[in-house]
Amino acid sequence: MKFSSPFDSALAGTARKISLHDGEMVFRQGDTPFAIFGLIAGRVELQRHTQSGHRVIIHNAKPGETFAEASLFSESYHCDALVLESSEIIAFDRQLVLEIAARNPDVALALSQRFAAQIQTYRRKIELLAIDSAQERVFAALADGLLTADIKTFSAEIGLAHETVYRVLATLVQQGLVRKKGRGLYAIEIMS
Amino acid sequence: MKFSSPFDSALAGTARKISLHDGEMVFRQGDTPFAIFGLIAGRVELQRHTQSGHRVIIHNAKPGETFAEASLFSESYHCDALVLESSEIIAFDRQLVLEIAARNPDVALALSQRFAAQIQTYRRKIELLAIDSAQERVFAALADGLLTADIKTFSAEIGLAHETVYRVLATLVQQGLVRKKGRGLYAIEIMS
DNA sequence: TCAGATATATGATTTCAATCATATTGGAGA
DNA sequence: TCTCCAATATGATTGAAATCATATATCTGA
Repeated sequence: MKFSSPFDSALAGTARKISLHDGEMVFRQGDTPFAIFGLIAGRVELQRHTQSGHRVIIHNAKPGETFAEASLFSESYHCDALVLESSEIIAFDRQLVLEIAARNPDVALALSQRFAAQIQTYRRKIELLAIDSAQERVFAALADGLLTADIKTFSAEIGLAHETVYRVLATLVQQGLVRKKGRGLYAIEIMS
Repeated sequence: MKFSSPFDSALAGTARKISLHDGEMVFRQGDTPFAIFGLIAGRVELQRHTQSGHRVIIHNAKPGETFAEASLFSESYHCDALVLESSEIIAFDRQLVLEIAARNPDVALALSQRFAAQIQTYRRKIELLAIDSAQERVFAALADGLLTADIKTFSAEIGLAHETVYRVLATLVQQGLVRKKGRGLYAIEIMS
């Protein structure tokens, strides 16, 4: 598994490989940041807990992605990182990354670029969550490729009850807007 | 009005001042990015339009803030920037900023830091939008200091109908959780 | 192969926010 | 000062998603 620049080149020396199993935490909300991460294999869910105990999925990291980069500049991790499938993870030492970035503008700019990309992703997600109609929201989320794990995860990620999502998916299939490719597998029907 | 580093020092040479009136656009979704911006005075709303025509407020820029930094690395602006009160805006030339950042790691890192801060803000917003109960959502949004303009803007920003927000605010006041400080002015009642 | 657990799926009911309607207030401008 | 307009505010109704319930399918591990 390769990560895009600068994670494969300039930061290679800061990397340490860790393996974690289903249910383990890479870090917890509130922990002091010690590293930023790249996921080689498995699945890691980034989640926050509201005061009322409600769980919110911030992001669902898939192989090839990096996560928690923003903690480079913060005093604590702002979410939990929960391993959902046994995962291979690369940890890039926070302090070393900062030092390298401070000496190397290319690295710093590359980091900026990653941040910028993440910002666009979050904006898109905010836009998604603002869609009132469950029907439209599910369809838009499908189009955005957010259904990568199971339906319940998908539901939590887009802020709908899973029963609602099952129902909406059935309706969308019936309307011919979505094709059911198997148990829990749905794909947008290409418009012609 | 000062912006934090690096906007007051290293990037000063890239700046150009523009004045826009209520209703004018700084840029539109889809435009090719030519600058990133700092708001000196006034108010600028960053909004996106969904395919179904629904308007989503991504952010509400207030004096002292910068906006559209993420467009440094993108091919187009991803939202509209609508001026809501006659505003004084500094435009930092995109190409010049990129060139300076490429030579100066401090500038690049400072940009990263801004991005990281924005990411935290968006995460918090996603968490906010995931709160189902209008009551809790309004309260959390108040606590986050999102009620800076009028109630209708506030309502749109947190994804609720303004009637709902007026009602919830009245209830919160009645419950003693929120104090009404005037027409359209509410403050969290400090817990003792 | 079987048992238990969990995801998928759908039915029935409830709840609560959106919507539609209608005042009322306050501010901007003539 | 008066008029107009938009923000604020609240009432009535509707509608859609959440919730609760239950059943089935699939996977895991014993």
